[in-house]
Amino acid sequence: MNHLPRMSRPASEARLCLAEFLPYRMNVATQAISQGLAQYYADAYGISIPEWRIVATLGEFTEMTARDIAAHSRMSKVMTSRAAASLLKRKLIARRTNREDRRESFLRLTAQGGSVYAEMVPKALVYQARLKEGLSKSDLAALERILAHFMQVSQKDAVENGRFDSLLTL
Amino acid sequence: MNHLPRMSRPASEARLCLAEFLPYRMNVATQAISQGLAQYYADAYGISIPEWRIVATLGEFTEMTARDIAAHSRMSKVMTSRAAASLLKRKLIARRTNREDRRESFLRLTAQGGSVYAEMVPKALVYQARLKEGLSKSDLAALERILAHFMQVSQKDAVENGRFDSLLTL
DNA sequence: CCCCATTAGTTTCATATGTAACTAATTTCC
DNA sequence: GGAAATTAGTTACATATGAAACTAATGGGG
Repeated sequence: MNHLPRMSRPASEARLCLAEFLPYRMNVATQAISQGLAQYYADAYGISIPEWRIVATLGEFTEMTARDIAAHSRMSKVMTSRAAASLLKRKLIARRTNREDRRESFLRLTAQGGSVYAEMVPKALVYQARLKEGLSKSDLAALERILAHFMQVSQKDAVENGRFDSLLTL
Repeated sequence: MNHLPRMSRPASEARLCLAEFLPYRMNVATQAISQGLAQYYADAYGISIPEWRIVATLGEFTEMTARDIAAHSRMSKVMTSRAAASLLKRKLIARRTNREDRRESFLRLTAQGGSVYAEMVPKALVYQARLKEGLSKSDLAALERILAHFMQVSQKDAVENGRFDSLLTL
Protein backbone atom coordinates (compact mmCIF):
# COMPACT_ATOMS: atom_id res chain seq x y z
CA MET A 1 0.00 0.00 0.00
CA ASN A 2 1.20 3.48 -0.80
CA HIS A 3 1.23 6.49 1.48
CA LEU A 4 -1.32 9.14 0.74
CA PRO A 5 -1.52 12.35 2.73
CA ARG A 6 -4.26 11.99 5.31
CA MET A 7 -5.37 15.56 5.17
CA SER A 8 -6.29 16.73 1.71
CA ARG A 9 -4.82 20.05 0.69
CA PRO A 10 -4.94 22.12 -2.47
CA ALA A 11 -2.70 20.56 -5.08
CA SER A 12 -0.26 23.47 -5.18
CA GLU A 13 -0.14 24.81 -1.65
CA ALA A 14 2.35 27.59 -2.10
CA ARG A 15 3.53 28.90 1.23
CA LEU A 16 3.87 32.54 1.99
CA CYS A 17 6.30 33.84 4.56
CA LEU A 18 5.35 37.41 5.41
CA ALA A 19 8.86 38.24 6.60
CA GLU A 20 10.20 37.35 3.14
CA PHE A 21 7.41 38.92 1.13
CA LEU A 22 8.93 41.67 -0.98
CA PRO A 23 6.20 44.33 -0.78
CA TYR A 24 6.15 43.88 2.98
CA ARG A 25 9.90 44.14 3.28
CA MET A 26 10.08 47.21 1.09
CA ASN A 27 7.39 48.78 3.21
CA VAL A 28 9.15 48.04 6.48
CA ALA A 29 12.55 49.18 5.26
CA THR A 30 11.19 52.38 3.73
CA GLN A 31 9.14 53.12 6.81
CA ALA A 32 12.25 52.76 8.93
CA ILE A 33 14.23 55.03 6.63
CA SER A 34 11.53 57.71 6.48
CA GLN A 35 10.88 57.65 10.20
CA GLY A 36 14.29 58.91 11.21
CA LEU A 37 14.42 61.58 8.56
CA ALA A 38 10.87 62.82 9.14
CA GLN A 39 11.53 63.00 12.86
CA TYR A 40 14.60 65.05 12.21
CA TYR A 41 12.82 67.46 9.85
CA ALA A 42 10.00 67.85 12.34
CA ASP A 43 12.18 68.35 15.42
CA ALA A 44 14.62 70.76 13.86
CA TYR A 45 12.41 72.78 11.51
CA GLY A 46 8.80 71.78 12.14
CA ILE A 47 8.63 70.63 8.53
CA SER A 48 6.71 67.61 7.31
CA ILE A 49 7.76 65.35 4.46
CA PRO A 50 5.36 66.91 1.92
CA GLU A 51 6.65 70.33 2.95
CA TRP A 52 10.21 69.14 2.62
CA ARG A 53 9.51 67.92 -0.88
CA ILE A 54 8.32 71.37 -1.88
CA VAL A 55 11.28 73.08 -0.26
CA ALA A 56 13.68 70.64 -1.90
CA THR A 57 12.07 71.11 -5.30
CA LEU A 58 12.14 74.88 -5.06
CA GLY A 59 15.69 74.79 -3.79
CA GLU A 60 16.61 72.93 -6.92
CA PHE A 61 14.47 74.76 -9.49
CA THR A 62 14.03 78.26 -8.04
CA GLU A 63 10.51 78.99 -9.29
CA MET A 64 7.72 76.58 -10.18
CA THR A 65 3.96 76.30 -10.19
CA ALA A 66 2.25 74.05 -7.66
CA ARG A 67 1.26 71.78 -10.49
CA ASP A 68 4.84 71.25 -11.60
CA ILE A 69 6.06 70.80 -8.05
CA ALA A 70 3.41 68.14 -7.55
CA ALA A 71 4.46 66.31 -10.70
CA HIS A 72 8.15 66.53 -9.88
CA SER A 73 7.85 65.46 -6.26
CA ARG A 74 5.14 62.89 -6.99
CA MET A 75 2.52 64.30 -4.70
CA SER A 76 -1.14 64.81 -5.41
CA LYS A 77 -2.26 68.36 -6.07
CA VAL A 78 -4.21 68.30 -2.81
CA MET A 79 -1.18 67.33 -0.77
CA THR A 80 0.87 69.94 -2.57
CA SER A 81 -1.73 72.63 -2.04
CA ARG A 82 -1.92 71.92 1.68
CA ALA A 83 1.83 71.77 2.21
CA ALA A 84 2.29 74.96 0.20
CA ALA A 85 -0.37 76.74 2.25
CA SER A 86 1.47 75.83 5.42
CA LEU A 87 4.81 77.01 4.05
CA LEU A 88 3.22 80.24 2.84
CA LYS A 89 1.75 80.92 6.24
CA ARG A 90 5.19 80.50 7.77
CA LYS A 91 6.73 82.64 5.05
CA LEU A 92 9.17 79.97 3.95
CA ILE A 93 7.88 80.30 0.40
CA ALA A 94 6.24 83.15 -1.52
CA ARG A 95 3.75 83.14 -4.36
CA ARG A 96 3.46 85.24 -7.47
CA THR A 97 0.46 84.88 -9.73
CA ASN A 98 1.24 84.24 -13.36
CA ARG A 99 -0.13 87.16 -15.35
CA GLU A 100 -0.34 85.10 -18.52
CA ASP A 101 -2.55 82.54 -16.82
CA ARG A 102 -4.04 83.73 -13.62
CA ARG A 103 -5.17 80.27 -12.52
CA GLU A 104 -1.65 79.38 -11.55
CA SER A 105 1.06 81.01 -9.49
CA PHE A 106 4.76 80.59 -9.27
CA LEU A 107 6.20 79.57 -5.94
CA ARG A 108 9.72 80.25 -4.72
CA LEU A 109 11.67 80.07 -1.50
CA THR A 110 11.85 83.24 0.58
CA ALA A 111 15.20 84.22 2.07
CA GLN A 112 14.15 82.44 5.23
CA GLY A 113 13.03 79.37 3.30
CA GLY A 114 16.31 79.44 1.44
CA SER A 115 18.33 79.30 4.59
CA VAL A 116 16.24 76.44 5.94
CA TYR A 117 16.95 74.66 2.68
CA ALA A 118 20.64 75.46 2.88
CA GLU A 119 20.77 74.04 6.39
CA MET A 120 18.81 70.93 5.57
CA VAL A 121 20.64 69.84 2.44
CA PRO A 122 23.90 68.83 4.12
CA LYS A 123 21.99 66.96 6.83
CA ALA A 124 19.97 65.12 4.22
CA LEU A 125 23.11 64.19 2.33
CA VAL A 126 24.73 62.90 5.50
CA TYR A 127 21.67 60.81 6.19
CA GLN A 128 21.79 59.39 2.70
CA ALA A 129 25.50 58.71 3.02
CA ARG A 130 24.89 56.82 6.26
CA LEU A 131 22.36 54.66 4.47
CA LYS A 132 24.72 53.87 1.62
CA GLU A 133 27.75 53.41 3.82
CA GLY A 134 28.77 49.78 4.00
CA LEU A 135 27.18 48.83 0.69
CA SER A 136 29.51 47.93 -2.15
CA LYS A 137 29.66 49.93 -5.36
CA SER A 138 28.07 47.04 -7.20
CA ASP A 139 25.25 46.73 -4.68
CA LEU A 140 24.56 50.43 -5.04
CA ALA A 141 24.51 50.04 -8.80
CA ALA A 142 22.11 47.12 -8.39
CA LEU A 143 19.91 49.32 -6.21
CA GLU A 144 19.61 51.82 -9.04
CA ARG A 145 18.49 49.11 -11.43
CA ILE A 146 16.12 47.62 -8.88
CA LEU A 147 14.36 50.86 -8.04
CA ALA A 148 14.02 51.76 -11.70
CA HIS A 149 12.65 48.29 -12.37
CA PHE A 150 10.09 48.49 -9.56
CA MET A 151 8.91 51.85 -10.80
CA GLN A 152 8.51 50.52 -14.30
CA VAL A 153 6.60 47.40 -13.26
CA SER A 154 4.29 49.29 -10.91
CA GLN A 155 3.69 51.96 -13.48
CA LYS A 156 2.70 49.40 -16.08
CA ASP A 157 0.49 47.70 -13.53
CA ALA A 158 -1.23 50.96 -12.63
CA VAL A 159 -1.92 51.76 -16.26
CA GLU A 160 -3.30 48.29 -16.94
CA ASN A 161 -5.67 48.66 -14.02
CA GLY A 162 -6.77 52.14 -14.95
CA ARG A 163 -5.22 53.84 -11.94
CA PHE A 164 -3.74 56.63 -14.03
CA ASP A 165 -4.02 59.06 -11.19
CA SER A 166 -1.75 56.96 -9.01
CA LEU A 167 1.05 58.00 -11.30
CA LEU A 168 0.89 61.37 -9.64
CA THR A 169 -0.52 60.53 -6.24
CA LEU A 170 1.98 60.42 -3.43
CA MET B 1 42.34 91.45 -10.99
CA ASN B 2 41.02 88.04 -10.11
CA HIS B 3 37.48 86.81 -10.50
CA LEU B 4 35.57 86.46 -7.32
CA PRO B 5 32.01 85.17 -7.28
CA ARG B 6 29.70 88.13 -7.06
CA MET B 7 27.17 86.39 -4.93
CA SER B 8 28.62 84.89 -1.79
CA ARG B 9 27.57 81.32 -1.09
CA PRO B 10 28.39 78.81 1.62
CA ALA B 11 31.86 77.36 1.05
CA SER B 12 30.64 73.82 0.46
CA GLU B 13 27.37 74.18 -1.36
CA ALA B 14 26.41 70.56 -1.74
CA ARG B 15 23.57 70.17 -4.20
CA LEU B 16 20.61 67.96 -3.55
CA CYS B 17 18.61 66.43 -6.35
CA LEU B 18 15.31 65.23 -4.94
CA ALA B 19 14.79 62.73 -7.74
CA GLU B 20 18.06 61.04 -6.77
CA PHE B 21 17.62 61.28 -3.02
CA LEU B 22 17.50 57.73 -1.69
CA PRO B 23 14.83 58.09 1.03
CA TYR B 24 12.60 59.80 -1.51
CA ARG B 25 13.16 57.15 -4.12
CA MET B 26 12.55 54.31 -1.69
CA ASN B 27 9.34 56.03 -0.67
CA VAL B 28 8.12 56.49 -4.21
CA ALA B 29 8.99 52.96 -5.28
CA THR B 30 7.44 51.39 -2.20
CA GLN B 31 4.35 53.51 -2.52
CA ALA B 32 3.94 52.35 -6.09
CA ILE B 33 4.40 48.72 -5.10
CA SER B 34 1.97 48.91 -2.18
CA GLN B 35 -0.65 50.80 -4.14
CA GLY B 36 -1.34 48.03 -6.60
CA LEU B 37 -1.39 45.31 -4.00
CA ALA B 38 -3.54 47.24 -1.54
CA GLN B 39 -5.99 48.08 -4.29
CA TYR B 40 -6.21 44.43 -5.19
CA TYR B 41 -6.76 43.31 -1.58
CA ALA B 42 -9.41 45.96 -1.13
CA ASP B 43 -11.27 45.30 -4.37
CA ALA B 44 -11.29 41.52 -4.10
CA TYR B 45 -11.67 40.95 -0.36
CA GLY B 46 -12.32 44.29 1.29
CA ILE B 47 -9.14 43.78 3.27
CA SER B 48 -6.69 46.52 4.20
CA ILE B 49 -2.94 46.11 4.46
CA PRO B 50 -2.92 45.90 8.28
CA GLU B 51 -5.66 43.28 8.05
CA TRP B 52 -3.73 41.38 5.43
CA ARG B 53 -0.69 41.34 7.68
CA ILE B 54 -2.72 39.69 10.42
CA VAL B 55 -4.27 37.16 8.05
CA ALA B 56 -0.86 36.36 6.59
CA THR B 57 0.69 35.95 10.01
CA LEU B 58 -2.07 33.67 11.25
CA GLY B 59 -1.98 31.72 8.02
CA GLU B 60 1.66 31.06 8.71
CA PHE B 61 1.58 30.48 12.47
CA THR B 62 -1.94 29.21 13.16
CA GLU B 63 -2.48 30.75 16.59
CA MET B 64 -0.92 33.84 18.12
CA THR B 65 -1.66 36.66 20.53
CA ALA B 66 -2.24 40.16 19.20
CA ARG B 67 0.99 41.19 20.82
CA ASP B 68 3.01 38.59 18.94
CA ILE B 69 1.25 39.32 15.68
CA ALA B 70 2.10 42.99 16.13
CA ALA B 71 5.75 42.19 16.76
CA HIS B 72 5.98 39.79 13.86
CA SER B 73 4.22 41.99 11.33
CA ARG B 74 5.82 45.18 12.63
CA MET B 75 2.66 47.01 13.45
CA SER B 76 1.84 49.01 16.55
CA LYS B 77 -0.47 47.38 19.03
CA VAL B 78 -3.09 50.02 18.23
CA MET B 79 -3.03 49.22 14.53
CA THR B 80 -3.12 45.52 15.31
CA SER B 81 -6.01 45.92 17.71
CA ARG B 82 -8.05 47.85 15.18
CA ALA B 83 -7.37 45.51 12.28
CA ALA B 84 -8.12 42.49 14.46
CA ALA B 85 -11.41 44.03 15.61
CA SER B 86 -12.45 44.48 12.00
CA LEU B 87 -11.51 40.91 11.09
CA LEU B 88 -13.34 39.58 14.15
CA LYS B 89 -16.47 41.48 13.20
CA ARG B 90 -16.35 39.90 9.76
CA LYS B 91 -15.62 36.50 11.30
CA LEU B 92 -12.41 36.02 9.35
CA ILE B 93 -10.58 35.39 12.61
CA ALA B 94 -11.67 34.09 16.01
CA ARG B 95 -10.38 34.80 19.50
CA ARG B 96 -9.82 32.56 22.49
CA THR B 97 -8.82 34.06 25.83
CA ASN B 98 -5.73 32.56 27.39
CA ARG B 99 -6.77 30.99 30.70
CA GLU B 100 -3.27 31.24 32.13
CA ASP B 101 -3.20 34.99 31.51
CA ARG B 102 -6.57 36.47 30.89
CA ARG B 103 -5.19 39.76 29.63
CA GLU B 104 -4.31 38.20 26.32
CA SER B 105 -6.15 36.06 23.80
CA PHE B 106 -5.06 33.81 21.01
CA LEU B 107 -6.23 34.66 17.53
CA ARG B 108 -6.63 32.22 14.68
CA LEU B 109 -8.19 32.18 11.22
CA THR B 110 -11.74 30.88 10.95
CA ALA B 111 -12.59 28.49 8.13
CA GLN B 112 -13.73 31.48 6.13
CA GLY B 113 -10.59 33.42 6.97
CA GLY B 114 -8.56 30.39 6.01
CA SER B 115 -10.07 30.23 2.56
CA VAL B 116 -9.52 33.93 2.02
CA TYR B 117 -5.90 33.34 2.96
CA ALA B 118 -5.67 30.33 0.65
CA GLU B 119 -7.00 32.41 -2.20
CA MET B 120 -4.78 35.37 -1.54
CA VAL B 121 -1.45 33.62 -1.17
CA PRO B 122 -1.08 32.59 -4.80
CA LYS B 123 -2.07 36.06 -5.96
CA ALA B 124 0.45 37.61 -3.63
CA LEU B 125 3.16 35.30 -4.88
CA VAL B 126 2.35 36.13 -8.48
CA TYR B 127 2.56 39.83 -7.64
CA GLN B 128 5.93 39.30 -6.03
CA ALA B 129 7.12 37.25 -8.98
CA ARG B 130 6.09 40.05 -11.34
CA LEU B 131 8.17 42.46 -9.30
CA LYS B 132 11.23 40.25 -9.37
CA GLU B 133 10.83 39.24 -13.00
CA GLY B 134 13.48 40.81 -15.15
CA LEU B 135 15.98 41.27 -12.34
CA SER B 136 19.09 39.14 -12.41
CA LYS B 137 19.90 36.61 -9.71
CA SER B 138 22.73 38.79 -8.56
CA ASP B 139 20.55 41.90 -8.39
CA LEU B 140 18.06 39.96 -6.30
CA ALA B 141 20.85 38.84 -4.02
CA ALA B 142 21.99 42.44 -3.76
CA LEU B 143 18.45 43.45 -2.85
CA GLU B 144 18.54 41.05 0.09
CA ARG B 145 21.75 42.60 1.36
CA ILE B 146 20.48 46.12 0.76
CA LEU B 147 17.21 45.68 2.62
CA ALA B 148 18.97 44.00 5.52
CA HIS B 149 21.49 46.82 5.58
CA PHE B 150 18.83 49.54 5.58
CA MET B 151 17.02 47.83 8.42
CA GLN B 152 20.20 47.61 10.42
CA VAL B 153 21.20 51.24 9.89
CA SER B 154 17.71 52.57 10.64
CA GLN B 155 17.44 50.39 13.69
CA LYS B 156 20.73 51.68 15.05
CA ASP B 157 19.64 55.21 14.29
CA ALA B 158 16.32 54.73 16.08
CA VAL B 159 18.04 53.36 19.17
CA GLU B 160 20.56 56.20 19.23
CA ASN B 161 17.76 58.71 19.12
CA GLY B 162 15.68 56.99 21.74
CA ARG B 163 12.87 56.00 19.40
CA PHE B 164 12.72 52.47 20.80
CA ASP B 165 9.03 52.25 20.09
CA SER B 166 9.58 52.80 16.39
CA LEU B 167 11.10 49.35 16.34
CA LEU B 168 7.57 48.07 16.66
CA THR B 169 5.54 50.86 15.14
CA LEU B 170 4.37 50.28 11.60
C1' DC C 1 -1.31 39.61 51.71
C1' DC C 2 -1.27 44.25 49.55
C1' DC C 3 0.41 48.24 47.09
C1' DC C 4 2.92 49.43 43.02
C1' DA C 5 4.82 48.63 38.60
C1' DT C 6 4.10 46.22 34.33
C1' DT C 7 1.65 44.26 30.50
C1' DA C 8 -2.25 43.18 26.91
C1' DG C 9 -5.41 45.37 24.72
C1' DT C 10 -8.94 49.18 23.81
C1' DT C 11 -10.62 53.76 23.34
C1' DT C 12 -10.21 58.69 22.75
C1' DC C 13 -8.56 62.61 20.62
C1' DA C 14 -5.80 65.13 17.40
C1' DT C 15 -3.80 65.05 12.93
C1' DA C 16 -2.92 63.37 8.20
C1' DT C 17 -4.45 61.89 3.99
C1' DG C 18 -7.55 60.54 -0.13
C1' DT C 19 -11.78 61.40 -2.83
C1' DA C 20 -14.89 64.23 -4.61
C1' DA C 21 -16.98 68.52 -5.08
C1' DC C 22 -16.08 73.13 -5.81
C1' DT C 23 -14.24 78.01 -7.73
C1' DA C 24 -12.05 80.65 -10.98
C1' DA C 25 -9.52 81.23 -15.11
C1' DT C 26 -8.55 79.53 -19.71
C1' DT C 27 -9.09 77.04 -23.98
C1' DT C 28 -11.85 74.70 -27.54
C1' DC C 29 -14.72 74.57 -31.07
C1' DC C 30 -18.94 75.76 -33.39
C1' DG D 1 -18.31 85.60 -29.65
C1' DG D 2 -19.94 82.30 -26.45
C1' DA D 3 -21.37 77.82 -24.41
C1' DA D 4 -18.99 73.67 -23.06
C1' DA D 5 -14.98 71.33 -21.72
C1' DT D 6 -10.49 71.70 -19.39
C1' DT D 7 -7.21 73.10 -16.01
C1' DA D 8 -4.98 75.16 -11.49
C1' DG D 9 -5.86 75.18 -7.16
C1' DT D 10 -8.82 74.96 -2.79
C1' DT D 11 -12.19 73.16 0.32
C1' DA D 12 -15.27 69.71 2.54
C1' DC D 13 -16.03 65.34 4.08
C1' DA D 14 -14.85 60.71 5.24
C1' DT D 15 -11.32 57.62 6.71
C1' DA D 16 -6.75 56.24 8.49
C1' DT D 17 -3.24 56.65 11.65
C1' DG D 18 -0.34 57.91 15.86
C1' DA D 19 0.05 59.31 20.71
C1' DA D 20 -1.62 59.20 25.01
C1' DA D 21 -5.00 57.97 28.35
C1' DC D 22 -7.46 54.27 29.96
C1' DT D 23 -9.11 49.28 31.67
C1' DA D 24 -8.23 44.90 33.25
C1' DA D 25 -5.20 41.41 34.59
C1' DT D 26 -0.70 39.90 36.31
C1' DG D 27 3.73 40.08 38.71
C1' DG D 28 6.87 41.64 42.33
C1' DG D 29 8.61 43.20 46.29
C1' DG D 30 7.68 44.89 51.11
